[in-house]
Amino acid sequence: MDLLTRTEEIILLSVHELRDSAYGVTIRDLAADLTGRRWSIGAIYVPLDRLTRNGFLKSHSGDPTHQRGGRRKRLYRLTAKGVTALKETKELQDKLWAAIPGVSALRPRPV
Amino acid sequence: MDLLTRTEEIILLSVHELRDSAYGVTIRDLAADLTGRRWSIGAIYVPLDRLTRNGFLKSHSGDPTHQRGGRRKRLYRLTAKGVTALKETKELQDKLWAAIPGVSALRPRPV
DNA sequence: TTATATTTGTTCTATCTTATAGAACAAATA
DNA sequence: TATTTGTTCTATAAGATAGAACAAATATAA
Repeated sequence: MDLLTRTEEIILLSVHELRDSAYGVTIRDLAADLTGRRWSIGAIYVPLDRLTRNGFLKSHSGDPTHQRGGRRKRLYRLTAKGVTALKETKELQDKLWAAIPGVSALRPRPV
Repeated sequence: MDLLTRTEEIILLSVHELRDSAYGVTIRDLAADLTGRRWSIGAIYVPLDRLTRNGFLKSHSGDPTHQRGGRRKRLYRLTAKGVTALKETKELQDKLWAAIPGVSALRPRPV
């Protein structure tokens, strides 16, 4: 079982969600949108690299777009291993929280 | 918003679940049970320390137990801040996964 | 009744892995 | 050659992991 970090989970989910337009910039924007935080360039590309090296993602170079300027994109896609890791992560989370009462009922117990 | 790491989430949930018997050893055992992995001593106490320093947990020394041997326990409890962080973490996760079809439907899309 | 053994639990520290930030660089079209 | 879009690279901070060392409790032996 490969347990993902939270960053890795967010990035893999973003890649999944973005389908054929998953590359550095769009992944960064979606992650920012989902989490309500700013993500630096490095906070996206470093994990993307590692996830690719470790077989959770694969990447290929996109075609030129005939838009004004701009370097070619590196597009990402989940591998079967990436999908499995996401599933297992979700299952663990569900298990973790299954025993806990509704989130809204969570309160610190007085000493 | 304080976004917890996965380790922190698991530890805080374990502390919550264990109520008045949350200390290093029981937390370690519950984390192992929940995740199906072995947790080293340091993998528990180092985050416990940090979570306490950062105000997510508070701790106090337990009474001697009149069982055979054994050092006094350091018991942990969630603070209001810890509860809030757990709630926000859960909400983020729910949001992250809300857009995704059932986990079982997740498959890598062919290239 | 004092010393030593045994048990349970925590503290400490070293090292490895991840996260984070942004400068530098590259490649595309205007 | 300038401008735009995007990626690579690198340095540093933060978190994860492992387990040796240490501490404090009761049991047992002399």
